[in-house]
Amino acid sequence: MKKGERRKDELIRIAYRKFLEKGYEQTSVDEIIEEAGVAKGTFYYHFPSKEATLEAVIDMMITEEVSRAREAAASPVPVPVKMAAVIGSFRPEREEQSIAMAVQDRENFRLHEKLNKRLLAEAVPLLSDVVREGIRQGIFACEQVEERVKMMLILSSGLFDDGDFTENDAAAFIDIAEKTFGAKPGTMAFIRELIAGGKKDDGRES
Amino acid sequence: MKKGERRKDELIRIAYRKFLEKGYEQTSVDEIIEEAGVAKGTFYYHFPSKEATLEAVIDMMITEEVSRAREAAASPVPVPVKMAAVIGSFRPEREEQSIAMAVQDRENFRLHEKLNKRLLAEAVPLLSDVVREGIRQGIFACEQVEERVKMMLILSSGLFDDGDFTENDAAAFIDIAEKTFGAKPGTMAFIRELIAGGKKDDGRES
DNA sequence: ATTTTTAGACCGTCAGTCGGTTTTTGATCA
DNA sequence: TGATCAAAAACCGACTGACGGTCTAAAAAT
Repeated sequence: MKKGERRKDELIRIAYRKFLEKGYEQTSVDEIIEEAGVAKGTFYYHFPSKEATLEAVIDMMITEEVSRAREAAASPVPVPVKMAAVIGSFRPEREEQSIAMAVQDRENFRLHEKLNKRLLAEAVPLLSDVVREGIRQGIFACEQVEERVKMMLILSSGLFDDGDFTENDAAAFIDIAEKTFGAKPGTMAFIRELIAGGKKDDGRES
Repeated sequence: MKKGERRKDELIRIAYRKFLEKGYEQTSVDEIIEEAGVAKGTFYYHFPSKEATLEAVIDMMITEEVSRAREAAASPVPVPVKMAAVIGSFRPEREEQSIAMAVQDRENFRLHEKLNKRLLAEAVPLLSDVVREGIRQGIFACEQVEERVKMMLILSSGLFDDGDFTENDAAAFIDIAEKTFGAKPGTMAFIRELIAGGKKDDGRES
């Protein structure tokens, strides 16, 4: 890896952490370069704008997640398990995400929105293939597969991304997901574990 | 109405138009006060921050829509018609919305997100009552009414807000909505007209 | 020698502040 | 009733500090 690329990567990594910790708007270019021990010019040598840094950060996150998801999609396991694995791949690493991002999430419009859009674009085709596999096996039965996958992803992000949801939310969502794909009741109970995994800690004990 | 209130209202109206035309971030306080013919200090006499102006703009939009929706919810028409009317109430006026807002919508994260959140909070209880009425009449059959209403609203905004969707999207959404509320197929075909009404004009003729 | 990379002073813009001025209000008294 | 006046409300605009982004020139790498 060339020296320049290392620098750029370092800047992206620092920006990534700051954006999650304090939010995109609240992180100044000056903070990033100070932590990198680099001058303004260096930053703007590598990136045309601050916004471009956000794109690069999102690219980095997505790339990682997509490759994990692809592996999951290729593994020879039952379809519902595979769905869970693919969806589960599309989450930032735990230690960085849940603590840091959750705090500032409400104001992190840009990151959240852009990330979601990219995630959707990448995840829909992958998951659609899994659903079609399920249809061939008689587990699912529906038309408009891609559209339905997209809808369930939109729904899950809108419902669960902020980690604030009830048991009723989960129950209704699972029911809707099963009916959406024409699955038998209980087929998609695995969703409960997935969303529970991203649930926000409310700070209380036990 | 007192003098101060008139000023404040004027500022809100100007901000409203600018925010829709150019987006929240791209509208500077200086532009607003210049158009209002008012000094910086006057602006900050009425609002603690620029963000507060956005809240006020959203309040103004919401208040209007909620009162229209309440009327619709109280009218003695068949349940599906009533649902369409209530949902239809939650849309900014045509002439201002579709042309202006659509252009800059992509970058209007804040306005869009905050508006949606408020809309959701106001619309869910109203629509839930209509759905319960439908359940009593045997048109719908489901539990977790509020949760399901919330989900359908999240879904519709995620899918249709940008005015970019296909016939397949509409078909799948209608199917999902019917199954979500346990309605007979065809019951919710009225949705097609609702979303078509908000469809973005692509500029081509005929 | 030439290209790549770095430095950091500098620029325009923007949200927000501050001390002071004008206008409105409403209570008091001739 | 109408004049007076002090307090409160509304308004003004120069100023500040922070920010994203630019630029020129030097240092480092090739």
